[in-house]
Amino acid sequence: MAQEQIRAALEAVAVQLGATAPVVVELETPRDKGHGDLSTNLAMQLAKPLRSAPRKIAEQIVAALRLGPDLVEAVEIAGPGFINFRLAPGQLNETVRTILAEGAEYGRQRVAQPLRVNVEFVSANPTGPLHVAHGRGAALGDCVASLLAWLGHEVTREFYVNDAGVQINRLGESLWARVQERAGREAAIPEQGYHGAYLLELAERLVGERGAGFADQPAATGVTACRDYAVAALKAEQRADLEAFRVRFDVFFDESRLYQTAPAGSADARSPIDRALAELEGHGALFEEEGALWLRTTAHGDDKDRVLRKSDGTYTYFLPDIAYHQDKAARGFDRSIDVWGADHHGYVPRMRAAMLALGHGDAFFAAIIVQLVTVLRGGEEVKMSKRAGDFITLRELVDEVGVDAARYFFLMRRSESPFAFDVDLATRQTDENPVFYVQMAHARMSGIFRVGGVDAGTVRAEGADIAALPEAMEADLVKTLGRFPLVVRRAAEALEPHRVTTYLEELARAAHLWYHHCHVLGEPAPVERARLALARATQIVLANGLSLLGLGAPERM
RNA sequence: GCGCCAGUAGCUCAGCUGGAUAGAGCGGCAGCCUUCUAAGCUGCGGGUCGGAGGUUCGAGUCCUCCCUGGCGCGCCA
Repeated sequence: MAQEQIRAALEAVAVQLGATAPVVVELETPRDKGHGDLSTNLAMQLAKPLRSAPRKIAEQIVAALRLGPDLVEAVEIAGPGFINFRLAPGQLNETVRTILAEGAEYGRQRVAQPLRVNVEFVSANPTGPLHVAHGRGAALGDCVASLLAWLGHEVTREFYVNDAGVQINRLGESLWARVQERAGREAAIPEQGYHGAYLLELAERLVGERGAGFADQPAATGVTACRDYAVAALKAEQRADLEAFRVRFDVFFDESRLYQTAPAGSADARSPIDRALAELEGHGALFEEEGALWLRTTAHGDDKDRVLRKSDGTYTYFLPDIAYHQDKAARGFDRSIDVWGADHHGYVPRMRAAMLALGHGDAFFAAIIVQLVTVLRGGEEVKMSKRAGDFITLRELVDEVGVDAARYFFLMRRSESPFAFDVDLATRQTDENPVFYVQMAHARMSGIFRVGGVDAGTVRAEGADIAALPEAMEADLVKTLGRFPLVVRRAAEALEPHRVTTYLEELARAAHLWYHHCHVLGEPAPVERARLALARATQIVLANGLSLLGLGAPERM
């Protein structure tokens, strides 16, 4: 790629001028087309270390640069010391040739050091159906995982199941209460229990399967049976909903595993919890006070130290969480990226502190915080209350707007921004709806091949002179296409899928513009040939971008 | 009271990890269909980047303080 060649040349010249060896050359595409195709602020960066004026350094750099005329057409110094490069027209052909040659692989790359990355997301308690906020986390986690995979990292999608603890018992008690109600007895849903209508349905099913006598057993065994039944049923339902949302997990990790010891004869029979405690002890991170066992998280930036084992001898939820992350490290992951809801953001500092206390590097743990989702229908916010079991489920949303629109909408905003999901907009089949706008651009490219009777897969760049095409917007389109790999890389590094949707909308705009002004079929042979190649390249990049987001690329709409 | 996130055009939001004259969509106004999808395209208006200081060649972006909104601050999960 032209960019890498220029970067390498600049690095060499910088060292030659006396810059200390590892020079990081920033090369960006300027906003203003008048500033060329690529631009670097290198001279300004070197002004201080070299104790010289930026423009003077820029002149020295330009004088020493040796770039072939087939690569760069012009080099200019501008403003306070920018060096602007205008690429040779032949580079347009090079870009299209690369896209057509790589096809569905275009945009995928191979980082120098691939890592094993665990992306943990959704991780909803099996105490109810998934709701819209889970959908946002699901789309986001899935796409972050895809982005990292596109860079060449080895990615595992993981769902942590809180199948132990107080909430699960309350679920069992809640279902048992519904079963009792059904049998005509007085029964109350426990304090902080689950009131949703879905437990009524579960009670119906449970009694149907086990017989009317089920309600007559002692409460102790009844609650246990209800608990196991509800957890199994809700887990299955959640997985089915995710599957319908095109999210597939590699691993469902049960919290209960953390309490289990290894089979006799294992090298280390301790449970993950006990092992984590021992490791924290080994790092000198624990202390006892007032009968409780504490982790000194303040040593790593937390506000206050945190209790791991209460004075009554039971563990806080924090310890299994630490053990879980330690288990990820033990399974060989270099990074753990956790997608959490906004209501958990307060736990980020303590988890980071725990990981640092265990000797992990700063890069091991990262949390992506997903802000709240509200739903707009008819311009009005739909009221939701999780406590009352009154909320819009992911399933309902997907049924209403479709998988493509739901995924796209969840991905198109930065995760830290609160998001109002406008279901009317998502179902609208007009240009106001960005997902239709982008998919339509792909359908239009496909339409050219369909109408022309051309098999898109057979289009080749060889002999197609894109650089000779008459309209300026054609070169702009190619340059936009050429930015795709960089967009993927930046989005992956920042863990921000919305950069891809923003880019796709920009690309779609360029594609619609071009489609409208530049006719393909029936043009003079050289023009038709070049434009078929350009349409094919555009179709490929749109399809790759949509596929990265987990969306379909329709041939017609 | 403390912490985290947000505050950019009438509305919804981008802004490439500090770059050049802050962008897009929608809405508003004015245009464009014998041509591969008008589900589209073109043009015009529209801004004290919440406020005040600071850092430097250069700040929407980094630091400090303040204002507004959301979320969170337990030996609960």
